[in-house]
Amino acid sequence: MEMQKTYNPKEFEDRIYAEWESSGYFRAERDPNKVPFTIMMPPPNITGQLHMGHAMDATLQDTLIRFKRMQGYAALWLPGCDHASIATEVKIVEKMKEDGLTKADLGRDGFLKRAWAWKEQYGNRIMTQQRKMGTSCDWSRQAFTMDERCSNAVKEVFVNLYNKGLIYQGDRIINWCPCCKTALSDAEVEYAEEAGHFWHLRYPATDNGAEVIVATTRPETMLGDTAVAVHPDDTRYQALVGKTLKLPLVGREIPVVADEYVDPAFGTGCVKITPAHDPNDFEVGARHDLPVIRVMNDDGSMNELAGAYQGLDRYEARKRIVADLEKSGNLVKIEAHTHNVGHCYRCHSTVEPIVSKQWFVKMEPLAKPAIHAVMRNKVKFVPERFSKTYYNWMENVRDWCISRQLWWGHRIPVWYCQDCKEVICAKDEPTVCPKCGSAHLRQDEDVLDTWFSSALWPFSTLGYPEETEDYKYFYPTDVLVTGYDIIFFWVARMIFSGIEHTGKVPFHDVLIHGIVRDEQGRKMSKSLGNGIDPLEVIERYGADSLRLSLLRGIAPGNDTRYSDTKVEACRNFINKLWNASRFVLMNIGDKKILPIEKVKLAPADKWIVSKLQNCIREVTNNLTKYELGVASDLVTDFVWDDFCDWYIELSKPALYGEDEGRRTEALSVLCFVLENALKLLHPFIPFVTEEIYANLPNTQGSIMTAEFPRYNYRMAYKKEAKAFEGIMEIIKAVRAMKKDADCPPSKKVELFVVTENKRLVQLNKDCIMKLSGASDLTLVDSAAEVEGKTVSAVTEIAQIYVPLGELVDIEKEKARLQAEIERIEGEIERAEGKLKNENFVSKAPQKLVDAEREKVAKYQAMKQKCAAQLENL
RNA sequence: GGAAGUUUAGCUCAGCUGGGAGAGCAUCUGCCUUACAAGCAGAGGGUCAUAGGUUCGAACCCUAUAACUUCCACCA
Repeated sequence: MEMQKTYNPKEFEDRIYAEWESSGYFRAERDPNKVPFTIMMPPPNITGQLHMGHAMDATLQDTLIRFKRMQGYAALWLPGCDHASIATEVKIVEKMKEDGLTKADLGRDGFLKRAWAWKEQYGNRIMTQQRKMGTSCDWSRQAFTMDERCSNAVKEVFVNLYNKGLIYQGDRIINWCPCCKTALSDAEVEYAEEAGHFWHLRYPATDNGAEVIVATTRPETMLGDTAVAVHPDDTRYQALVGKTLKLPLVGREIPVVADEYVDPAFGTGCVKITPAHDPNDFEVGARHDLPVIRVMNDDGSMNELAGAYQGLDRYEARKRIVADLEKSGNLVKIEAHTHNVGHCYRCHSTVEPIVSKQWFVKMEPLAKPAIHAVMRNKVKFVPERFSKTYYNWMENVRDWCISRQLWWGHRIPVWYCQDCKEVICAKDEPTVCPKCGSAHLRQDEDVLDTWFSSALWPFSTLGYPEETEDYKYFYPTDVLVTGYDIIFFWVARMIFSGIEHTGKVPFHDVLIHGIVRDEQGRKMSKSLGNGIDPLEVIERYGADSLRLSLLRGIAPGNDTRYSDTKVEACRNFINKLWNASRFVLMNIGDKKILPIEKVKLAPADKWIVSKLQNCIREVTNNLTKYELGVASDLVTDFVWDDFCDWYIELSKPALYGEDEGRRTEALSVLCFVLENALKLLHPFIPFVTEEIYANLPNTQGSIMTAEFPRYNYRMAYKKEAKAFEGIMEIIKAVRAMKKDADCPPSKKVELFVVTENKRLVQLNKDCIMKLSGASDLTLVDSAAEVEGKTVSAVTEIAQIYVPLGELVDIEKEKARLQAEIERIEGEIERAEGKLKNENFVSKAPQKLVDAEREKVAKYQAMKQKCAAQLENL
């Protein structure tokens, strides 16, 4: 097949993906002779569209899974979607609003019907988009958090936790979103600094005319005040403790209580206590047995207990209450005050702490083993520092509020007997009450927090609680790849859930990556409108370029910036690879190629083969350590610098020469190195490597199924490679000399070389001439044999003389040599300085000391030669 | 209030267990050298935030300081 002159990913990416998918290569087979390697894809929301975060996730995981698959593991990358309870419901409700419909209009069943239709419509969109990235996941195992399998696991887990007493129902302070009208977990609240006010209110005592001043940021909650608290040691208020106050506007008598919670140094030292609307007050209230008066409705309006303010929205009520307090003389002052306000992570409304009856997971017994698992390295965070983030959260975690007043999600598997009030928790819907036999049962209206099901993802997708073959073979999984932003939401919860329900950690490593920012370093966000669409980038540059740009130079856990320039640079690299391949293939034509073991290797061949071995070893090591940034840099540098810029040029004399045997050898080496380079690159840039691989002679099947290159010490050729670098030094020296003398590169020059390595130079004569632009190369014993004006250079193994006639400027030459001598003297001084340091000689490793000694000898020899040449001028 | 991260070339960032500072982009110079101008060759450019310390030796380890960023907590 003819390769185009320029790399054009559009011509093959979609075609290749389709071929892969239909070939079944993505499908993981349980093979008793193989070691499993499993990655669970963090399930994107069904409502989601592919964004740069997904692109990063996908690239990292796909690179790892392809690497492992090529290494011979039974590699499973399991994809799927999350029903995203609250996020999806919010979107559906928005959409319904456009049609003039509300949830109430449709009713629960009608709404769910709509939701499933939505899921059918959009649920696969993001999975289709994922394919554009080249993701090699096992679509045959694709899961959904609300499919039968996952739902079964959710019910199993809920019932188990309930029976163990780890799930309970209770009236507690929770975060309430008045907009979504549901409870939220602590993790689902985002705090932001806001400019607000501090209202100082006067509460008079009932009898003796005394009064206290309290301050609040939410004056409307005063309607629910049931006490004022002071610190027990606060002498100012000791006389008041036990007395009562008359709550303004309401007229209720409320006690003054003493509680350690109050900080006497803050404000007036008096705190109004509203147990129903503040978590701390709730605690104080519990300690003092205070009534809990909830004055707000679920939608954020004031309820019947708010008296005259009933029906008003919370902010309207606030205004009115402040005004009324002012009128009655109970408003002392208003201060400007910035404070942190909690917002719903989905709709960004201000959340209200409200007392409410909800379901909770008791965290302490679950957190303990989860902390130990990380401490004992059963789960390792990469980079390690994220384990601190994890500990910090796990050690202080409060009970997890898991019930949501939504319809889209896993319905809580609890039924209430309408007759005897029995609470029945069961996987399957009971027909009659086991206690009284009544058939009047009503299921709990609420659904579960969406993260409750995601927490089970690593095993629910494999069939848990059934001991399926997949579960037995692939679980626990190996590495979880995700961003640091969902460590609490998801990673931590998977760890404790895995341990609790399967007795095993759900994965061994957690690779944390940073977020992809925009060119100016800002977070990509809808509101800023600075998001970059990966699909659009793929459209312009191809998926391989995008993938590579997301990998090059990244470090685990660190953020990175997207830039077109970077993608372009990667596209250019791929174009380079493309053309290098084209060069190799054009030269091979239909000629025979020898297996590498049969090739008599020339010095340059040994050099590139040696470099390749080194590259194989380093890339493998770094991929194994999850250093994908380093690994991708190593392999691209190898291909561009070593292979393209050096070896391809070095191969040309042989390719274009008369010696047919030599030509075959060079072609064989080119082909061998290219094939290995493609395999090394395949996990990073799968499409283009597949496309080229198909054109290579002696390859069959997909590169996906090829074996990842293995380091072969027999091909290390360390000494030979080192020796060949002496030849490269000569070439570089000649190029620099010509440049210095303003000699055009195209102008061929004659070279005269003095060296003790005559054999090596002679052997590589053609290469030196070709790469340095020389017409001839003569070995001489001394400069005296060279006629005419020359420029000269000294390398470690040779002195080189180039007669350039009129182009030679004696003064410039002298200056150049003088500068070179000075540079060398500097080197000598440095090395000698080290060696003069007795501590260095005695304490540093012998190898380093010897190396310094060798340097001194080497540079002194070079200095002498330079000096001699300067003398000649 | 607590914790973490960042600070390296003009810009964006690598630099893994301490042993002579790297890449890409940008800049300068010269080249359309039969794979590639999405290219080739050559070059310039850095008291590795600051101040101490440990060490024969520090971008790297320790201690302070500064600036920026993020997460957690939430004194009403």
